[in-house]
Amino acid sequence: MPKQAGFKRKAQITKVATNKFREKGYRAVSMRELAEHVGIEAASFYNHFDSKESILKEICFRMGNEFFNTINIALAEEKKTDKMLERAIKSHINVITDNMDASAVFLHDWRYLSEPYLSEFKEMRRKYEGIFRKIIKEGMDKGIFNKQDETFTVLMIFSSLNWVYDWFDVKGKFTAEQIGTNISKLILEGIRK
Amino acid sequence: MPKQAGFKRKAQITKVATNKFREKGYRAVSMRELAEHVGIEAASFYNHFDSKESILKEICFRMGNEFFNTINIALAEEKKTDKMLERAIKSHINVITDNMDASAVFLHDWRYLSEPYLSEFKEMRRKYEGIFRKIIKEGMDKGIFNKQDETFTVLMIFSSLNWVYDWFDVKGKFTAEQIGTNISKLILEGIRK
DNA sequence: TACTTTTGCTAACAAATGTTAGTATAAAAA
DNA sequence: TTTTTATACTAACATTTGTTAGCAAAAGTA
Repeated sequence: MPKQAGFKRKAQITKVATNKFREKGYRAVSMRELAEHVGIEAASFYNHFDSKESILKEICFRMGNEFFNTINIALAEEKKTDKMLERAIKSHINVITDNMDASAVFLHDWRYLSEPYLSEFKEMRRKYEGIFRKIIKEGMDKGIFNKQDETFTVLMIFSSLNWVYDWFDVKGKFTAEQIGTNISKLILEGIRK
Repeated sequence: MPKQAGFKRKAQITKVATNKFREKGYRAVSMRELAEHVGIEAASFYNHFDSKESILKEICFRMGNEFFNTINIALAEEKKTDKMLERAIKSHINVITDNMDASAVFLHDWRYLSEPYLSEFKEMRRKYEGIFRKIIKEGMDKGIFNKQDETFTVLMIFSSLNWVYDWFDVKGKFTAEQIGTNISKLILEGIRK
């Protein structure tokens, strides 16, 4: 079958791959399995992507950009430190809940990238974490957050955010907005009354 | 080479496998690669294990038991709800920091178990989470914890605990004990002053 | 000592892997 | 219309995969 007008094979491949990678893990998904779900032969992928890894690459870096873009918008024009943290947290959670499959791939399968993309990816992530670190540090310096090792606090925050993809249920009782609000509150106030 | 007295091949295999699985992920580690690190041929594994999966099985279920045993000891004779939560958290973190590689495998690679072990594993994990859920619920009922969906709170707590293996550095500036204390405090009190 | 068990080896297997070569045809551009 | 480009196909490739068969020798047991 030849080109079909009005539908983008490449986007479809990325979507299917994202879904399958999330479901089984990058290494456990074969090109032939992917092909079957897309509705083409495995060899036909190579008209759209250089390699299996380049599909992964696209998913990981697209998500990276998504996290950056969203948080930049969220933080613009907000000056109060605690509000900034809240916005950053909500932004992060929104990106995850809006891209559940891709988030899982982003968080798990990046390690199968080869150099130099692996280093590039890590650097990107480091920068993103830096946004949070800066807010936390500012809050501690101003005395509105408890003084603690800031790296520790940032890691702890990411830890609690980065499993959202694992248990957030789109049809469940919470909206992404509520999840964001609740997690922000838990992080800021703790669970003790 | 024949049997060598005084050293346990099976234990060595488990150890090497745990380390490699953690490093690269279960699916990305081949029997031949494992063999090279153990110092035997790939075929020789089958004198000690039925299959590659049975190595994974052993790691996952041994860790499961470890979590249960440790938390049971930690909770014995403690009656105050908030102290119980603190102890549960510290217990969980101690198991992770004492078994960094195995924890990563336990948390990531369990999904490559096949039935019926997959279901058995999930059930085990569900029971373990139930211990935390019960404490949280008790605390909410007594009014010492903020009222919230308890499943949500439990997931959030696990989320922040289960990434410890990813960033805890044995030689770093914090001991496992300090990590436990800090995380407990963050969960209970939040970061805001 | 003689016998059994354990643990290792080499060789090979069938299946699955990512990928390339060569070709055909529909869509797009000229 | 003719030409070019994009996208699909079939067939095959070289590796790598987990695993088995058959055999040898050390360790354990009698």
